[in-house]
Amino acid sequence: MTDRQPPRPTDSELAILGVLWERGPSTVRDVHDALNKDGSTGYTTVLKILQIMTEKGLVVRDESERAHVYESRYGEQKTQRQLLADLAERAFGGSATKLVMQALSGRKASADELTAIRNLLDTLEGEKR
Amino acid sequence: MTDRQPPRPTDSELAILGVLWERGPSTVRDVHDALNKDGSTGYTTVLKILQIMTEKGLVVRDESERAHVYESRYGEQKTQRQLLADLAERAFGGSATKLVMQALSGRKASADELTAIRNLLDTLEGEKR
DNA sequence: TCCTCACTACGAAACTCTTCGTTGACATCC
DNA sequence: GGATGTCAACGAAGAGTTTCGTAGTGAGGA
Repeated sequence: MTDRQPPRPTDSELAILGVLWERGPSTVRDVHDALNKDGSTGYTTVLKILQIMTEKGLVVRDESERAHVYESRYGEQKTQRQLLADLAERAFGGSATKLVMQALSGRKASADELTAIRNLLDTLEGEKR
Repeated sequence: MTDRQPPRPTDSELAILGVLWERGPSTVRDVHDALNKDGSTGYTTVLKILQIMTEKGLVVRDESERAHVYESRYGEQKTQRQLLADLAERAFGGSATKLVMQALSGRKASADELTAIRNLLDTLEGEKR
């Protein structure tokens, strides 16, 4: 085994990953400040979660400076696909297509959005043939 | 407040819900037998989780018989949409469209599946105009 | 009647997640 | 040099999840 599957991030971890994806490599203070615009989380809470995420391998830490710099180890899209595959497995009997169709019908998308999805479909079909 | 939002089911709970959706109202033994085809979970474990789910309101219990009969309180599709909306909120910045597009591009769908999705898109656009 | 079996209920143990108070290290400023 | 402020690390508390052993209860058979 060379590289294990990354663990599924928890809610708090996902919130932090969102900040890291948006800002790029950040210190604990950066993340904390970004999160506190919305909710309220203590500084040490953010620090603790980042430490746990480091142990889990969800983020990598640069300790060369006094204020450690954290960076997401996996890209946003890769993580999102992982979460989708996971949800498809757990709640849709493993069928990603069912997931897509449910997501589509459960939501009122604007015409623009539908067009964007249709274009993506065209691209996918083009590749296939 | 008339009816609160149902809580997000955990992994074990989702596995049990899957059985209930497939079989319809079932006893603990039914669920346990169905689950033990794959993994291995103790009978009392399934019972306990069903009790917790009853407290949470995820399932309803018919106690008129000695072997209580459990039934999912929310339909499969409703639960799936809830989970999708939740994931969109937590990991896709609230954009269900982004979720759909990521799910589509992250997966090799068959031509049939793509066609089905395209038909669904047609239906949705038809409704809109 | 008594025994046995199936079933529910109770509660404990192990684990994870989330939160935060406290501590100690280090740098900067007066 | 000492006070102040920032930072990572540690540990603990509380909630939720998952698991299962044990106890109690009722039904049906010997």
